[in-house]
Amino acid sequence: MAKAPRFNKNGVKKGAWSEDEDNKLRAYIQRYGHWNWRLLPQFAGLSRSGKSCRLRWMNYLRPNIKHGNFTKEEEDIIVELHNKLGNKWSEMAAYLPGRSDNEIKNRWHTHLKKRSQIGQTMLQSEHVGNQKPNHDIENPVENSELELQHDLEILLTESPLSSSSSSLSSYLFNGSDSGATTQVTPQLVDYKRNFWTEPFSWDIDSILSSSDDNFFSPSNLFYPVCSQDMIMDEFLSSSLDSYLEYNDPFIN
DNA sequence: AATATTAGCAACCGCACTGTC
DNA sequence: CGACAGTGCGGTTGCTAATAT
Repeated sequence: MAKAPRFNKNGVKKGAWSEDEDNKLRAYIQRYGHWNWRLLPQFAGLSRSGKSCRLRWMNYLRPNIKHGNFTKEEEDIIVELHNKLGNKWSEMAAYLPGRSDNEIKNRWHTHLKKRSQIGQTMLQSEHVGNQKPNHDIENPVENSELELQHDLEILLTESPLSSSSSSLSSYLFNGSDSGATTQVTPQLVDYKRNFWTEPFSWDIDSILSSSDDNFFSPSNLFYPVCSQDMIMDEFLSSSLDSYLEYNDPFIN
């Protein structure tokens, strides 16, 4: 499916990534982070452009990334978000943890665009049912957030999996599972703004010095709740595995 | 069975934005 | 303030697998 591997005149490899290249990139970033994408390939021992490395990491190798098998809820959210945001794939990705902007974009073009067009046609022939809350007209940005939340809540509540979905909705917007309030909290806003753009690295010093036992809890990074011990285990096993299995990228 | 067409998706490309000097 | 480098985003390409003829 991917493009066939080839080299350009500068000796930079293009096309599909091999397993060995994936391993090198993953091992390097897990050990050192991505401090400079342009220089990273040299240090990681890869004949790739920094851009290509970044794309591969963001779309495929990043921890917690999901592939394929979009759920009905995810597809509904994408359709709803597209109605609100247009082709803002990266913003949409912020609402779907584990999904890359590229994957959402592909899903839209291959599956959901047609479905949405059909839905729009049907909607035009019936009166709008769920009236939106009357938000502050002076604050269009906040209104947009609130309307989006409202639409998602309706959408998720009507879903066959509504119990878990509404929890997700309230979790997204309140940072908790209570679902009692409808206020957009800073967690979501910060999460939306920073999740994909902040450099990822296993900052072991921060993990060790943190007094928060749920260092990667949703209130911090919106990662699944897990303890320091779990993080340490994951870090140590992945680093050790990478080191032993793929060897040191500096040596190779 | 062979060929043509379509669907799905990984990866590339070009542009825009931001920060630094 | 302008030039440059680094990064991110959205559109597009091209390869492969699945399906149709």
